[in-house]
Amino acid sequence: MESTTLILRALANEKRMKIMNWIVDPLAHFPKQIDGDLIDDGVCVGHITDKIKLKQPTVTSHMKILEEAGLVTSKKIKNWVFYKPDKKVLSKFIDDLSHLSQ
Amino acid sequence: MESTTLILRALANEKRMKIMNWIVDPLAHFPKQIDGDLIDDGVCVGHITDKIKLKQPTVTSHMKILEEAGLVTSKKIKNWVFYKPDKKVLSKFIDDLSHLSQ
DNA sequence: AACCTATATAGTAAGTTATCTATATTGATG
DNA sequence: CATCAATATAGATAACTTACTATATAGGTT
Repeated sequence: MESTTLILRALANEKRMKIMNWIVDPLAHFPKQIDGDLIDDGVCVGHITDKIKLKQPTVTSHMKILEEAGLVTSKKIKNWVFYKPDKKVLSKFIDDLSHLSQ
Repeated sequence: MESTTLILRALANEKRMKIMNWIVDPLAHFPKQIDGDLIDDGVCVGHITDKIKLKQPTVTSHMKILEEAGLVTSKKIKNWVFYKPDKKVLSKFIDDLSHLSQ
């Protein structure tokens, strides 16, 4: 599938969009973490699960969809997995879309 | 549903994205029409159907999804229906998205 | 009025998505 | 090494999406 379409499908879900909005500004939306820096490493699945009020496997599945679209990257530290946005992918995506309005 | 999500869902389909890309630059993608100006009135369902190679009811359904998302407006002339993009909605949408990459 | 043409609607089948529960895995720690 | 905590995987199900065919409707045109 085309990369823009993959991203659009990933974002075309209110729960995933919420998560993206949260993790692009993690300091504003999540508590400080003991392991894993909110900015440098990202936000752990547990915190996202608490905030979005879905079950953990459901969140894991949403995060995989965001990751497969390239919107986030993940890093494992101990037994946490931290997700953070890939701003480069995001800005290219928005750039690609913008021809529609010109 | 939130308006951004409605738009994302409408665009998260390769066929509809193709159609949008075509109708934002109709002169480049469609033949001149006898009734209905490509720019002022939009592109008729028949021309889109020919180009996308889907059946007419399928195209009508895709166009309704784009219209319900606010991405296009429609105008009936005789027994044609012409669709053209709503550039204002498109640019607001892109604007709303862009905070993700900042 | 009958007919033709463009689009709309109805109904359906196949595929995909979103969510859950139950369980497995992985890695740290007492 | 047994246990606990965090995440992953499997499997089920309900809802939604995409496409089709068949048919209806609406408006010109002969």
